[in-house]
Amino acid sequence: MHVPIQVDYGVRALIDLAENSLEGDIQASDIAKRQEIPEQFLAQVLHKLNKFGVTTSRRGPNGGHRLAIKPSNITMGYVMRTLGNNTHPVCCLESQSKCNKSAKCTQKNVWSEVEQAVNQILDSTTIEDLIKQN
Amino acid sequence: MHVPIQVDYGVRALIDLAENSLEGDIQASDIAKRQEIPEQFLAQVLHKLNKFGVTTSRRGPNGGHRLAIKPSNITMGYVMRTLGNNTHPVCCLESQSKCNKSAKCTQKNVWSEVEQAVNQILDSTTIEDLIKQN
DNA sequence: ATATTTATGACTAAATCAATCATAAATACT
DNA sequence: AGTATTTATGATTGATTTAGTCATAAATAT
Repeated sequence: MHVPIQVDYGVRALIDLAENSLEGDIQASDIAKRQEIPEQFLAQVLHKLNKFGVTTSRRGPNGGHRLAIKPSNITMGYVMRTLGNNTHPVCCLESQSKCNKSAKCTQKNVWSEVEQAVNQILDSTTIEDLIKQN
Repeated sequence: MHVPIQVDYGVRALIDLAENSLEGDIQASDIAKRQEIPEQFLAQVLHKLNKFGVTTSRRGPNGGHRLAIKPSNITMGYVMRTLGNNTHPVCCLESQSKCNKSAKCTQKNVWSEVEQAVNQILDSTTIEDLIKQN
């Protein structure tokens, strides 16, 4: 159990974007400063969010990033799947073939339950929820 | 999200012990063979389980391991906390001081929810449940 | 005594995670 | 056109964690 720092950075960046969205495109460097995230690393994170349709970006002077979806439609689950590396608690949940002992895997069900419970929570929590609860 | 292999090994070893408990103490080498687990590594796992009161052991010829608790009282949660390294999804749930930005941590609640949901499942699933569901 | 088995810390190897570097591509402005 | 600015993107590095081995000590049965 460990949430990759990319997910943390990504969520913070999205909240930052949501809170500053009035001012048009926001530059990665500004987010990095405000959120104390290494700038280049954040660039990667934002790029991923971009590729997965959560944000849009514009290059060049006064370019930057903005949300492509409203905060109430961005779920933690989606961010997790976009930025996390391994969403599955055990590898046999990725594909049957990766199971050590597929013949008699007594644990698969529990871990599957766990995964579903986690997804249920993350998929029903949005960036807006995070902002509002503050 | 990733379940350490030690937990997998530990659970398999406990099930193995439960299923062979009639025959008195069971040697690590036998479990290792049956479950295809590196023997020395399993020794460490069993030792941890021993220290945490899940199993007992006897050294010397015909020594070995056996359960100290009946399978219906060994929860996955306990095994996880005994053998897993980091039970917390994010470090700020370990201690307040480890939070990057404790002033305004918008994520803490979700991750706390996630942790509780996981624990709820793991604490209500026993080794016996795993055996029976087979 | 000796052989067998667990106990336990030190060490090594591999994998993953976090971060940096370097350079390309797009765009705004003069 | 040319330059500065900003994102795009793959390669590389460094640190940390995870998995596993090695070596040796301690206990116990025969």
